[in-house]
Amino acid sequence: MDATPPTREELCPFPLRQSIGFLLVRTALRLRLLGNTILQEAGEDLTVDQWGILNLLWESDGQTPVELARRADKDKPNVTRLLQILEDKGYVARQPDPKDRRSHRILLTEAGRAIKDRLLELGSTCHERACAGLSAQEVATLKDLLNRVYRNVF
Amino acid sequence: MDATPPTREELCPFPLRQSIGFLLVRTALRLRLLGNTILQEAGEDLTVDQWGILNLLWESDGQTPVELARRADKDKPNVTRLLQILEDKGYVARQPDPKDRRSHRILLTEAGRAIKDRLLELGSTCHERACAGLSAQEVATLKDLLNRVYRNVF
DNA sequence: TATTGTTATACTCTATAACTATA
DNA sequence: TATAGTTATAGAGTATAACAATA
Repeated sequence: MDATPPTREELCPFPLRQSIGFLLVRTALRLRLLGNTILQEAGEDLTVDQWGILNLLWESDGQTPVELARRADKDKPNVTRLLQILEDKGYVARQPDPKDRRSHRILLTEAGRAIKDRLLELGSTCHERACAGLSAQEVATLKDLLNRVYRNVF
Repeated sequence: MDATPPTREELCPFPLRQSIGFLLVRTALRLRLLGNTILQEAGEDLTVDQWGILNLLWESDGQTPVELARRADKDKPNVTRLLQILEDKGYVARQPDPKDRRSHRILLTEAGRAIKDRLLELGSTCHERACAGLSAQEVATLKDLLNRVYRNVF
């Protein structure tokens, strides 16, 4: 007779806390929270998602909402909402596209350009905090694995 | 004179789409979406977060909300809400703890036990889809790196 | 017909604080 | 004083659908 009680593994052969999904989601949430906390403690009235849109514009000013949505991996309503917030805060302005009257160019204002260096610095702070103790090679490996999983689930 | 126009890297030395935060968050969101889609297409009226709570109970029935919150990495109000949903759906029941009248034990109902095998199978489906093309070693590496980043940002 | 951008709606999860009952 | 659990509130993000204007 086998009177051994079942182990946790036998009771649940797919344990939540060892699953990629759990580890991925909880880390992403904490990292987003850290980013928002860093922004808040620096006195910036911005979320990480708003920061992301500005980041794309610092790299290339004058993109359309559709381009921004594609590069930020967000849907159109989300980008519309974020741009509305950024416009209200005075960091971006909409300019009608003379060639295609459906379309708009999103342009940084002077204020939007002025905060660039400060906010990039906060981004680096967040990155260094998150990747502390990881070698450059390990960071590259993590990025590669995340990209491969992303392509699998896209 | 140097008339070379500035490169994107010079314009924005911290590009969003190469940052760990961006790659992590977008992958986590897509994976969560895939999980919810798999559950929905299988006809299960559950979200991945609700699935996660059930998973913890399949491993060890009769935990308190505080234990579940700690193991699911959620705060108390979140767990209360998820347990309310699961109770409404008939998968769990609350039992007062005779030793500590503040506390409750969360117990699986017959229905909650009955869906275990089916839902674990869906979990495996999601995992295999996400990790397709990754070796067991690579999956282990990804988990290790995620855990190290998590501890950095916790 | 397809695309751009917006609006509306509903849902999930998160964070914070405050409250009760009990220890 | 501290803990267990709940409730309330506010906020962010996502998905879907639908719409008007334009191509």
